[in-house]
Amino acid sequence: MNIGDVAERTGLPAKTIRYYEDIGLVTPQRGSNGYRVFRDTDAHKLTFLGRARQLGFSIDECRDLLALWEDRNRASADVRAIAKGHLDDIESKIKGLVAMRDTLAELVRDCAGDHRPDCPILKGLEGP
Amino acid sequence: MNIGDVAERTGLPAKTIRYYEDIGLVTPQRGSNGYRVFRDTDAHKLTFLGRARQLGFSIDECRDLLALWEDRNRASADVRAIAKGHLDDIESKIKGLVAMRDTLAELVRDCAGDHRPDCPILKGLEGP
DNA sequence: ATTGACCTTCCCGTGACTGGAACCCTTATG
DNA sequence: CATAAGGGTTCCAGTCACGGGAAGGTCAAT
Repeated sequence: MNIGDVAERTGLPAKTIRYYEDIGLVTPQRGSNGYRVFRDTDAHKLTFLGRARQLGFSIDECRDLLALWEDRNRASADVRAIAKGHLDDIESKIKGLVAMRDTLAELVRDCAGDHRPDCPILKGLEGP
Repeated sequence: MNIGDVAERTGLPAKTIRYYEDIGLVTPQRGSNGYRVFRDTDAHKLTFLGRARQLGFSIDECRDLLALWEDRNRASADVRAIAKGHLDDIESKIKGLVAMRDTLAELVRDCAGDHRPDCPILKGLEGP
């Protein structure tokens, strides 16, 4: 498989796949013409990476998950620890965003949004 | 006021304040020794910027908000449009994160997290 | 032989800072 | 008066995970 084929199969842009090779996440072989040659295992790895990235795992977390995925003697506790850590990150991000949204929604709600200059949003940004 | 004073008053790191000057958000004067000299209006601007950034507005949005803030003839509709656009962004970010969290929480819930290699999280990342 | 679709490497840019190096200014102290 | 601490200054590089685009090599079909 060339990079275009694997890009289509995995849904990842070719650029991303090259980047993943750069940082050592996949190691495709090379054909005599210099083209990357991907085997099925490479495609599977990339699918795995794509899904992990979709779930918001960082590249470093993906690297660790990938290592565990390929380790038949792994302990599921190690996988779970990474996922749980990331889950906590997401939760706190959500909390931050919800707080932002609530504050902002209140300001937007109170703003007339007409031709007049008087604006509670700007007032809210001035100070507490 | 020197940069340290205004940093303390606004809660922004000095580095950030210098950066804001670099990109033209504030234009403090300079003393004979080359030090930045901040007036009260500068400090107020920076407080405004800090709060806008806390609410997740981008630097470009902050620039626009600042211009409106300083324009006595502004229409509150313009402010509201920016805020509403940003609010929508936040909402969709929250939605994305909540979807991530739900998927991930399910995987974490189903994972035993013990010494055995069997792991629903890795299985979930393999494919649908 | 030439097109057009692939592929390659390389370098720069993103957003909003942060860290660090190397150096200057001010004030307090021995 | 020398010095040390604690400000300040500029500039450069790095972050994260790619994306855009240039310059050029390769392949299949016409």
